[in-house]
Amino acid sequence: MEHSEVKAIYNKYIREKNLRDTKQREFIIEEFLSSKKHITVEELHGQLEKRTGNIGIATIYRTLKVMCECGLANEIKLGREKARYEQSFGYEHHDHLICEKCGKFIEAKDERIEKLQKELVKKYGFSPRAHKLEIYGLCSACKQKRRKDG
Amino acid sequence: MEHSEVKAIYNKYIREKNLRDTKQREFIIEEFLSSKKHITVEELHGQLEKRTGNIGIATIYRTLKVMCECGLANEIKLGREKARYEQSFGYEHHDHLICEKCGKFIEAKDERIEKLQKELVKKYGFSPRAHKLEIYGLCSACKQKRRKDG
DNA sequence: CAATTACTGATAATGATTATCAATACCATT
DNA sequence: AATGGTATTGATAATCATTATCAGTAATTG
Repeated sequence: MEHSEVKAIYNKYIREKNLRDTKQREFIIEEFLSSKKHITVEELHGQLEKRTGNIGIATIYRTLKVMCECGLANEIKLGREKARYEQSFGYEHHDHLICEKCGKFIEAKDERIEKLQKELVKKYGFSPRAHKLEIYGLCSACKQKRRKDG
Repeated sequence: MEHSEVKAIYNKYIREKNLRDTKQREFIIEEFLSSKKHITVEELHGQLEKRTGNIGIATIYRTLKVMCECGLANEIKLGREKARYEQSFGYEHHDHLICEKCGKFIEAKDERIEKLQKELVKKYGFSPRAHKLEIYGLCSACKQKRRKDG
Protein backbone atom coordinates (compact mmCIF):
# COMPACT_ATOMS: atom_id res chain seq x y z
CA MET A 1 0.00 0.00 0.00
CA GLU A 2 2.73 2.43 -0.86
CA HIS A 3 1.07 3.79 -3.96
CA SER A 4 4.22 3.21 -5.92
CA GLU A 5 2.43 2.29 -9.11
CA VAL A 6 0.35 5.44 -9.07
CA LYS A 7 3.42 7.51 -8.36
CA ALA A 8 5.26 5.88 -11.22
CA ILE A 9 2.53 6.90 -13.62
CA TYR A 10 2.46 10.38 -12.17
CA ASN A 11 6.23 10.74 -12.46
CA LYS A 12 6.21 9.57 -16.03
CA TYR A 13 3.51 12.10 -16.82
CA ILE A 14 5.25 15.09 -15.27
CA ARG A 15 8.46 14.22 -17.04
CA GLU A 16 6.69 14.08 -20.37
CA LYS A 17 4.94 17.38 -19.79
CA ASN A 18 7.93 19.18 -18.30
CA LEU A 19 6.19 19.63 -15.02
CA ARG A 20 8.11 19.72 -11.77
CA ASP A 21 8.23 17.52 -8.77
CA THR A 22 7.25 19.55 -5.73
CA LYS A 23 6.73 18.80 -2.07
CA GLN A 24 3.23 20.17 -2.17
CA ARG A 25 2.15 17.86 -4.95
CA GLU A 26 3.67 14.88 -3.22
CA PHE A 27 1.80 15.66 -0.02
CA ILE A 28 -1.44 16.22 -1.90
CA ILE A 29 -1.16 13.01 -3.88
CA GLU A 30 -0.21 11.01 -0.82
CA GLU A 31 -3.16 12.38 1.10
CA PHE A 32 -5.51 11.89 -1.82
CA LEU A 33 -4.51 8.26 -2.21
CA SER A 34 -4.91 7.59 1.51
CA SER A 35 -8.31 9.23 1.84
CA LYS A 36 -11.85 8.10 1.42
CA LYS A 37 -13.17 7.90 -2.07
CA HIS A 38 -15.14 10.85 -3.45
CA ILE A 39 -13.33 13.55 -1.56
CA THR A 40 -13.74 17.27 -2.12
CA VAL A 41 -10.99 19.83 -2.49
CA GLU A 42 -12.12 21.44 0.73
CA GLU A 43 -11.88 18.14 2.63
CA LEU A 44 -8.42 17.44 1.27
CA HIS A 45 -7.37 20.95 2.21
CA GLY A 46 -8.56 20.41 5.77
CA GLN A 47 -6.75 17.11 6.12
CA LEU A 48 -3.53 18.53 4.72
CA GLU A 49 -3.77 21.48 7.09
CA LYS A 50 -3.47 19.08 10.00
CA ARG A 51 -0.83 16.76 8.65
CA THR A 52 1.54 18.85 6.62
CA GLY A 53 0.66 22.43 7.42
CA ASN A 54 -1.05 24.79 5.06
CA ILE A 55 -1.03 24.17 1.35
CA GLY A 56 -2.83 26.76 -0.73
CA ILE A 57 -6.22 25.57 -1.89
CA ALA A 58 -5.43 26.68 -5.43
CA THR A 59 -2.54 24.25 -5.45
CA ILE A 60 -4.89 21.43 -4.53
CA TYR A 61 -7.19 22.33 -7.40
CA ARG A 62 -4.20 22.40 -9.72
CA THR A 63 -2.80 19.10 -8.55
CA LEU A 64 -6.10 17.28 -8.84
CA LYS A 65 -6.45 18.61 -12.35
CA VAL A 66 -3.08 17.10 -13.21
CA MET A 67 -4.15 13.82 -11.62
CA CYS A 68 -7.24 13.79 -13.81
CA GLU A 69 -5.20 14.58 -16.90
CA CYS A 70 -2.91 11.65 -16.37
CA GLY A 71 -5.83 9.33 -15.76
CA LEU A 72 -5.23 8.75 -12.07
CA ALA A 73 -8.34 10.53 -10.83
CA ASN A 74 -11.87 11.23 -11.93
CA GLU A 75 -13.86 14.32 -11.23
CA ILE A 76 -17.47 13.77 -10.23
CA LYS A 77 -19.78 16.74 -10.46
CA LEU A 78 -23.37 16.52 -9.34
CA GLY A 79 -25.69 19.43 -9.98
CA ARG A 80 -24.49 22.48 -8.10
CA GLU A 81 -22.51 20.61 -5.49
CA LYS A 82 -18.79 20.98 -5.22
CA ALA A 83 -16.73 18.58 -7.25
CA ARG A 84 -15.56 15.31 -5.77
CA TYR A 85 -12.56 13.32 -6.85
CA GLU A 86 -12.04 9.59 -6.88
CA GLN A 87 -8.96 7.52 -7.57
CA SER A 88 -9.10 5.72 -10.84
CA PHE A 89 -5.95 3.62 -10.83
CA GLY A 90 -6.75 0.01 -10.15
CA TYR A 91 -10.46 0.69 -10.34
CA GLU A 92 -12.59 -0.29 -13.27
CA HIS A 93 -15.22 1.97 -14.73
CA HIS A 94 -18.34 1.85 -12.62
CA ASP A 95 -21.67 3.54 -12.28
CA HIS A 96 -22.85 5.45 -9.23
CA LEU A 97 -25.94 4.93 -7.17
CA ILE A 98 -26.25 8.15 -5.21
CA CYS A 99 -28.34 8.39 -2.07
CA GLU A 100 -30.15 11.70 -1.95
CA LYS A 101 -30.67 11.40 1.79
CA CYS A 102 -27.23 10.56 3.20
CA GLY A 103 -25.07 11.36 0.20
CA LYS A 104 -23.52 7.92 0.01
CA PHE A 105 -22.09 6.77 -3.31
CA ILE A 106 -22.52 3.13 -4.15
CA GLU A 107 -20.32 1.92 -6.96
CA ALA A 108 -21.97 -0.55 -9.24
CA LYS A 109 -21.00 -2.25 -12.41
CA ASP A 110 -22.74 -4.25 -15.07
CA GLU A 111 -20.87 -5.57 -18.04
CA ARG A 112 -24.10 -5.99 -19.96
CA ILE A 113 -24.98 -2.31 -19.64
CA GLU A 114 -21.54 -1.39 -20.88
CA LYS A 115 -22.00 -3.61 -23.87
CA LEU A 116 -25.40 -2.18 -24.73
CA GLN A 117 -23.98 1.32 -24.52
CA LYS A 118 -21.42 0.39 -27.13
CA GLU A 119 -24.19 -0.83 -29.39
CA LEU A 120 -26.15 2.34 -28.77
CA VAL A 121 -23.41 4.73 -29.85
CA LYS A 122 -22.66 2.59 -32.86
CA LYS A 123 -26.24 3.04 -34.03
CA TYR A 124 -25.70 6.81 -34.10
CA GLY A 125 -22.19 6.76 -35.57
CA PHE A 126 -21.03 8.36 -32.35
CA SER A 127 -17.48 7.96 -31.01
CA PRO A 128 -17.58 7.76 -27.24
CA ARG A 129 -14.74 9.10 -25.13
CA ALA A 130 -16.33 8.68 -21.73
CA HIS A 131 -19.66 7.97 -20.18
CA LYS A 132 -21.43 8.34 -16.92
CA LEU A 133 -24.41 6.56 -15.47
CA GLU A 134 -25.83 8.00 -12.27
CA ILE A 135 -28.86 6.73 -10.48
CA TYR A 136 -30.38 8.94 -7.79
CA GLY A 137 -32.62 7.71 -5.02
CA LEU A 138 -32.55 6.18 -1.56
CA CYS A 139 -30.02 3.65 -0.31
CA SER A 140 -31.34 0.68 1.62
CA ALA A 141 -30.28 2.08 5.00
CA CYS A 142 -32.07 5.38 4.45
CA LYS A 143 -35.09 3.59 3.08
CA GLN A 144 -35.43 1.60 6.31
CA LYS A 145 -34.84 4.63 8.46
CA ARG A 146 -37.52 6.53 6.60
CA ARG A 147 -39.91 3.68 7.20
CA LYS A 148 -39.37 3.96 10.95
CA ASP A 149 -39.37 7.76 11.15
CA GLY A 150 -42.65 7.85 9.28
CA MET B 1 -49.60 22.50 -31.38
CA GLU B 2 -51.18 24.80 -28.89
CA HIS B 3 -49.54 23.27 -25.85
CA SER B 4 -52.90 22.99 -24.18
CA GLU B 5 -52.09 19.76 -22.41
CA VAL B 6 -48.95 21.16 -20.90
CA LYS B 7 -50.77 24.28 -19.83
CA ALA B 8 -53.50 22.22 -18.23
CA ILE B 9 -50.94 20.42 -16.10
CA TYR B 10 -49.29 23.70 -15.25
CA ASN B 11 -52.59 25.31 -14.29
CA LYS B 12 -53.53 22.40 -12.11
CA TYR B 13 -50.17 22.64 -10.37
CA ILE B 14 -50.34 26.35 -9.63
CA ARG B 15 -53.84 26.01 -8.26
CA GLU B 16 -52.74 23.25 -5.92
CA LYS B 17 -49.74 25.21 -4.73
CA ASN B 18 -51.49 28.56 -4.44
CA LEU B 19 -49.28 30.11 -7.03
CA ARG B 20 -50.57 32.85 -9.30
CA ASP B 21 -51.14 33.07 -12.99
CA THR B 22 -49.06 35.89 -14.39
CA LYS B 23 -48.39 37.26 -17.84
CA GLN B 24 -44.68 36.75 -17.42
CA ARG B 25 -45.01 33.08 -16.70
CA GLU B 26 -47.35 32.59 -19.61
CA PHE B 27 -44.88 34.24 -21.98
CA ILE B 28 -42.00 32.24 -20.60
CA ILE B 29 -43.81 28.92 -20.85
CA GLU B 30 -45.06 29.68 -24.35
CA GLU B 31 -41.57 30.59 -25.46
CA PHE B 32 -40.03 27.59 -23.75
CA LEU B 33 -42.46 25.20 -25.43
CA SER B 34 -41.85 26.74 -28.83
CA SER B 35 -38.07 26.74 -28.61
CA LYS B 36 -35.38 24.25 -29.42
CA LYS B 37 -34.75 21.56 -26.92
CA HIS B 38 -31.95 22.01 -24.40
CA ILE B 39 -32.24 25.74 -24.06
CA THR B 40 -30.46 27.87 -21.48
CA VAL B 41 -31.99 30.57 -19.32
CA GLU B 42 -29.88 33.13 -21.09
CA GLU B 43 -31.13 32.01 -24.50
CA LEU B 44 -34.73 32.12 -23.37
CA HIS B 45 -34.16 35.55 -21.93
CA GLY B 46 -32.78 36.77 -25.25
CA GLN B 47 -35.71 35.39 -27.21
CA LEU B 48 -38.24 36.88 -24.83
CA GLU B 49 -36.52 40.24 -25.04
CA LYS B 50 -37.33 40.36 -28.73
CA ARG B 51 -40.85 39.01 -28.65
CA THR B 52 -42.43 40.26 -25.48
CA GLY B 53 -40.10 42.90 -24.14
CA ASN B 54 -37.93 42.51 -21.09
CA ILE B 55 -38.71 39.90 -18.50
CA GLY B 56 -36.33 39.78 -15.55
CA ILE B 57 -33.91 36.90 -15.78
CA ALA B 58 -34.68 35.92 -12.19
CA THR B 59 -38.28 35.38 -13.22
CA ILE B 60 -37.16 32.98 -15.92
CA TYR B 61 -35.12 31.00 -13.41
CA ARG B 62 -38.12 30.91 -11.11
CA THR B 63 -40.54 29.83 -13.79
CA LEU B 64 -38.32 27.04 -15.06
CA LYS B 65 -37.94 25.80 -11.53
CA VAL B 66 -41.73 25.58 -11.28
CA MET B 67 -41.86 23.76 -14.60
CA CYS B 68 -39.37 21.21 -13.30
CA GLU B 69 -41.33 20.80 -10.08
CA CYS B 70 -44.51 19.96 -11.90
CA GLY B 71 -42.71 17.51 -14.14
CA LEU B 72 -42.96 19.51 -17.36
CA ALA B 73 -39.26 20.23 -17.74
CA ASN B 74 -35.94 18.64 -16.93
CA GLU B 75 -32.80 20.42 -15.97
CA ILE B 76 -29.61 19.16 -17.57
CA LYS B 77 -26.38 20.18 -15.97
CA LEU B 78 -23.04 19.23 -17.48
CA GLY B 79 -19.86 19.96 -15.58
CA ARG B 80 -19.43 23.70 -15.15
CA GLU B 81 -21.65 24.70 -18.04
CA LYS B 82 -24.82 26.63 -17.51
CA ALA B 83 -27.95 24.58 -17.01
CA ARG B 84 -30.12 23.62 -19.95
CA TYR B 85 -33.78 22.81 -19.85
CA GLU B 86 -35.74 20.37 -21.95
CA GLN B 87 -39.46 19.76 -22.18
CA SER B 88 -40.50 16.52 -20.64
CA PHE B 89 -44.18 16.33 -21.44
CA GLY B 90 -44.81 13.87 -24.22
CA TYR B 91 -41.19 12.76 -24.20
CA GLU B 92 -40.04 9.47 -22.79
CA HIS B 93 -36.93 9.14 -20.71
CA HIS B 94 -33.87 9.05 -22.88
CA ASP B 95 -30.13 9.12 -22.63
CA HIS B 96 -27.88 11.79 -24.09
CA LEU B 97 -24.98 11.43 -26.47
CA ILE B 98 -23.16 14.72 -26.16
CA CYS B 99 -20.73 15.91 -28.80
CA GLU B 100 -17.76 17.58 -27.18
CA LYS B 101 -16.89 19.38 -30.40
CA CYS B 102 -20.13 20.99 -31.56
CA GLY B 103 -22.20 20.64 -28.39
CA LYS B 104 -25.00 18.73 -30.06
CA PHE B 105 -27.23 16.55 -27.90
CA ILE B 106 -28.40 13.32 -29.45
CA GLU B 107 -31.26 11.68 -27.63
CA ALA B 108 -31.07 7.94 -27.51
CA LYS B 109 -33.04 5.26 -25.87
CA ASP B 110 -32.62 1.59 -25.20
CA GLU B 111 -35.25 -0.35 -23.36
CA ARG B 112 -32.77 -3.07 -22.54
CA ILE B 113 -30.46 -0.66 -20.74
CA GLU B 114 -33.40 0.63 -18.72
CA LYS B 115 -34.27 -2.87 -17.73
CA LEU B 116 -30.74 -3.75 -16.67
CA GLN B 117 -30.61 -0.60 -14.57
CA LYS B 118 -33.65 -1.78 -12.70
CA GLU B 119 -31.95 -5.09 -12.01
CA LEU B 120 -28.83 -3.28 -10.89
CA VAL B 121 -30.51 -1.14 -8.25
CA LYS B 122 -32.46 -4.13 -7.00
CA LYS B 123 -29.20 -5.94 -6.33
CA TYR B 124 -28.19 -3.13 -3.95
CA GLY B 125 -31.60 -2.63 -2.33
CA PHE B 126 -31.56 0.86 -3.77
CA SER B 127 -34.76 2.80 -4.57
CA PRO B 128 -34.22 4.85 -7.71
CA ARG B 129 -35.98 8.18 -8.19
CA ALA B 130 -34.24 9.25 -11.36
CA HIS B 131 -31.29 8.34 -13.47
CA LYS B 132 -29.07 9.83 -16.07
CA LEU B 133 -26.87 8.26 -18.70
CA GLU B 134 -24.59 10.60 -20.57
CA ILE B 135 -22.08 9.56 -23.18
CA TYR B 136 -19.45 12.11 -24.21
CA GLY B 137 -17.54 11.99 -27.44
CA LEU B 138 -17.72 12.99 -31.08
CA CYS B 139 -20.84 12.95 -33.23
CA SER B 140 -20.54 11.51 -36.72
CA ALA B 141 -20.48 14.91 -38.42
CA CYS B 142 -17.64 16.18 -36.27
CA LYS B 143 -15.79 12.91 -36.67
CA GLN B 144 -15.80 13.30 -40.45
CA LYS B 145 -14.84 16.91 -40.28
CA ARG B 146 -11.93 16.08 -38.03
CA ARG B 147 -10.79 13.50 -40.52
CA LYS B 148 -10.61 16.12 -43.28
CA ASP B 149 -9.07 18.88 -41.18
CA GLY B 150 -6.32 16.52 -40.07
C1' DC C 1 -63.37 47.68 -3.92
C1' DA C 2 -60.14 46.41 -0.39
C1' DA C 3 -57.09 43.29 1.81
C1' DT C 4 -53.88 39.83 1.36
C1' DT C 5 -50.02 37.99 -0.34
C1' DA C 6 -47.56 36.01 -4.35
C1' DC C 7 -44.85 37.98 -8.08
C1' DT C 8 -41.62 40.86 -10.50
C1' DG C 9 -37.28 42.97 -11.65
C1' DA C 10 -33.22 45.23 -10.32
C1' DT C 11 -29.45 44.22 -8.06
C1' DA C 12 -26.64 42.49 -4.21
C1' DA C 13 -24.94 38.26 -2.44
C1' DT C 14 -23.16 33.66 -2.78
C1' DG C 15 -19.85 30.24 -3.54
C1' DA C 16 -17.07 27.16 -6.20
C1' DT C 17 -13.57 27.55 -9.31
C1' DT C 18 -10.07 30.04 -12.04
C1' DA C 19 -6.85 33.83 -13.11
C1' DT C 20 -3.25 36.84 -11.65
C1' DC C 21 1.18 37.87 -10.07
C1' DA C 22 5.19 38.53 -7.21
C1' DA C 23 8.09 35.54 -4.70
C1' DT C 24 10.02 31.00 -4.58
C1' DA C 25 11.67 26.39 -5.82
C1' DC C 26 13.07 23.02 -9.16
C1' DC C 27 16.38 21.30 -12.37
C1' DA C 28 19.52 21.13 -16.31
C1' DT C 29 23.74 23.11 -17.37
C1' DT C 30 27.91 24.94 -16.52
C1' DA D 1 27.98 24.66 -6.01
C1' DA D 2 26.33 28.59 -8.59
C1' DT D 3 23.33 30.23 -12.38
C1' DG D 4 19.48 30.99 -15.29
C1' DG D 5 15.18 29.72 -17.15
C1' DT D 6 10.83 28.73 -15.96
C1' DA D 7 7.22 26.00 -13.53
C1' DT D 8 5.06 26.44 -9.05
C1' DT D 9 3.15 28.37 -5.05
C1' DG D 10 -0.12 30.92 -2.14
C1' DA D 11 -2.72 34.90 -1.36
C1' DT D 12 -6.24 37.00 -3.20
C1' DA D 13 -8.93 39.18 -6.90
C1' DA D 14 -11.93 37.93 -10.54
C1' DT D 15 -15.47 35.20 -12.72
C1' DC D 16 -19.91 33.71 -13.49
C1' DA D 17 -24.11 31.08 -12.95
C1' DT D 18 -27.47 31.02 -9.72
C1' DT D 19 -30.02 32.58 -5.57
C1' DA D 20 -31.58 35.93 -2.08
C1' DT D 21 -33.38 40.36 -0.99
C1' DC D 22 -36.70 43.80 -1.08
C1' DA D 23 -39.64 47.60 -2.43
C1' DG D 24 -43.15 48.17 -5.61
C1' DT D 25 -46.79 45.80 -8.34
C1' DA D 26 -50.46 42.79 -9.56
C1' DA D 27 -53.48 38.67 -9.00
C1' DT D 28 -57.04 36.61 -6.26
C1' DT D 29 -60.49 36.22 -2.76
C1' DG D 30 -64.30 37.78 -0.22
